[in-house]
Amino acid sequence: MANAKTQSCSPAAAPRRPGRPAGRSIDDRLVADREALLAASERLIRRQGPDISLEAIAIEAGVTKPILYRGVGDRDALVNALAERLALRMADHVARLTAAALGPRDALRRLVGGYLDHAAGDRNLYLFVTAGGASEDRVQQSLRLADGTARAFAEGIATYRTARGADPQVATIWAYALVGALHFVTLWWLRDQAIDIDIAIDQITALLWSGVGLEE
Amino acid sequence: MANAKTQSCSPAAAPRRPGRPAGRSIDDRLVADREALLAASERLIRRQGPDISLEAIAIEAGVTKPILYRGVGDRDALVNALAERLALRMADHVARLTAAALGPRDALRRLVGGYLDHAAGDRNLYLFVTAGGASEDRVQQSLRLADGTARAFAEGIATYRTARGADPQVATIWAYALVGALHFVTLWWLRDQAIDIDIAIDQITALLWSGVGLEE
DNA sequence: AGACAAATCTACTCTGAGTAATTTATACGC
DNA sequence: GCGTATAAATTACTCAGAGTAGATTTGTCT
Repeated sequence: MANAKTQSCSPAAAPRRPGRPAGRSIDDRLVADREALLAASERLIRRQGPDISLEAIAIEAGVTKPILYRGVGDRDALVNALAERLALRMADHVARLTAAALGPRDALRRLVGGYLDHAAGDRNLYLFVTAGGASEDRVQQSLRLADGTARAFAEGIATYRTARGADPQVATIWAYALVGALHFVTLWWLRDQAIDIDIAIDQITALLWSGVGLEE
Repeated sequence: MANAKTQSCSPAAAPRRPGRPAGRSIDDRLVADREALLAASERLIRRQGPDISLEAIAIEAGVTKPILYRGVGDRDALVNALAERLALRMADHVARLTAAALGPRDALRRLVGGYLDHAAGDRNLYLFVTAGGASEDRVQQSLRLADGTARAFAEGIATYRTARGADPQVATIWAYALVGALHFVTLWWLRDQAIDIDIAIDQITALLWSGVGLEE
């Protein structure tokens, strides 16, 4: 640390002096920078957990706080951006799984399992994105990830129901209910791990497929 | 304000001078104080919304911050306490509704409607308790209200299934799934209000009762 | 009466979000 | 080529809120 100050022009992690850097103008690099910033955020969150300051993220990305703010916006915007990315990955993951399903019930089971697996496997990022930050809009804050995944689920539901002559109007609200159920079961399982995950998947699949009703 | 300083012994909102107050020792009043503090918290949250500082709550309660901390603990403890109270009220509300149900499906419908009604009617407190604060434990933070309501729901599910010879082991996990579905639908409805609430209740009841499956 | 303990308020520290002020390099007009 | 305006970075700041230590007053016991 005493040394780092002296060799002020070392190539790697030398703390830049203030002032305009040598090189091209910014416009060419903004989008690439943003990508790098988001990637660094994910890296640090995975390593250190969901309680993370923007300053720490900036350091991880090798930039300073104002650069981070220019690239991704405030904390809320960061959570939104990461939520969108995670939603895409989860939807993709689930879509790949369900594509090989043997039928609609098996597709649902794969969906449930895929969601739980992915969330548990990327636990820190999942928690950052679902329970993250203190937005002004508490509702939006809670639905950040849900909006992305619910959209994907709603499509599947609408297709399924349309193909069988059922009313597809319920698709959106059902999708939110589905995501909510999966989310809370995920959290509950992450915390308690009270039962084997495959059993949990079976039980949730049974609920979502057939409902709680036992008659009629 | 200039006046308030002079008449230091006014009965109402006179800013106390420091020092031990005249009166009994603290032990006799701790529980009553705690009740008053929690009530003041709910009052202020209902009036001002879920983004609230502990200092503001202390002022609303007519005490200072250290007293608030002594009475209810830190911010996390406050959210937990309010979550527990709200869960009790909601469970009570729902229980009263379902007691008059015509059958299990009607009971479910009343449960769904009661949950949505209560949450929407106490919107600010509901948001404070479900999306509140930055706990160290993000999982626990998200499940605070859920733990209370899910316990109540699980009992109902277990009873219902046992009475019909079905396995009651699924009660707990199903209860969390149920609460999650209701929670996300509540948030979605609070934000978008895209459809009439009675239609939403019907659609969610249909999903939870019969599931998404259309065959077999 | 005097010393100690209890209960309270004031005033502080600390952390993190977000922004303003400062510093350095490029670009363009003459 | 030189001087000024502008762009792009860093440093250093403000601000708010959580949580706590220290100052201050009153009750209690010898």
